[in-house]
Amino acid sequence: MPRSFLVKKYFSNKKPYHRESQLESQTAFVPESFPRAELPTQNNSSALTCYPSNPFYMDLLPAPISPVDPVSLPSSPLGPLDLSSSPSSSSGEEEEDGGRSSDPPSPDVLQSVYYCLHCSKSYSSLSALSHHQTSHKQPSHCVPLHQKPALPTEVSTRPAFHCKHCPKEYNSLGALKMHIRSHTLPCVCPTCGKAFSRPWLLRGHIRTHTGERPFACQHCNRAFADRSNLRAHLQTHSEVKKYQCGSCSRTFSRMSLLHKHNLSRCCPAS
DNA sequence: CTGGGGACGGGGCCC
DNA sequence: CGGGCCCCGTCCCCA
Repeated sequence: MPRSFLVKKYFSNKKPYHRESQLESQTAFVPESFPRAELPTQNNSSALTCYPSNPFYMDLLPAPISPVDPVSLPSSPLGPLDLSSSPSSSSGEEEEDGGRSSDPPSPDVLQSVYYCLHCSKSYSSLSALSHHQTSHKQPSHCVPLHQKPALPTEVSTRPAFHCKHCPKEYNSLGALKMHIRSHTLPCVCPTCGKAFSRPWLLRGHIRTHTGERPFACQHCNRAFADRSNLRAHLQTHSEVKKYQCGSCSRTFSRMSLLHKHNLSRCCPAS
């Protein structure tokens, strides 16, 4: 049984889904060009075997950080103190760059005073500063005084890691690595040769071959191979469904149905 | 045309 | 840091 099924909140302010770019990456890398002659065969008992094509991982070097251009930064009169306005600010990831963006210390500043970019407090030791930082619940934003930026707005919010295969940018190496898997598609189905970015995607795909349906509906006899599909199915049991038309208050089990509804007769503007 | 199922992808979080 | 998992979402197809 699923452990934490449908327990989270439903909010739909996520970023729009860019299907086109996905299709682009898919068609660029997949199955048609897969060397089927070299596919693992039945004697390979592991259906989940992945075949990493690691040369792409050589591309994971972080992009060089150019000097911060304050003009390109989001204008924030409050500077780094404005924590509430941008909870997902990527400035916390700046420690990823390992100080790449820091200037060499000025020779006339020999003392090590550590400065918090959030609240401007200064500390004589890094440990004291670290302790202080816990109050901000943010990774290290604080720099020694000799690296103190001239303007508080110079906290970089730029992603530092660029994908070599597409224009996407990420502010952590892990996120970039995860993304690059969608280009390299290292997990290959031994049955049909279709390639996937992650092992659990392959696992789900393999269920389409085996017919396994581990996600059962508790309201009816249906079962599903995919948890998302069960979630959508459960909406059909609900009287008030998740997606509601703004005009006629009709509810739908799926966003796509609501879109269709909007595109048809009802409330074309909503 | 509408509702629903199937298949799949991405980001985020946790371990 | 990487793997596994979860949730959210889309597109396609069919009844």
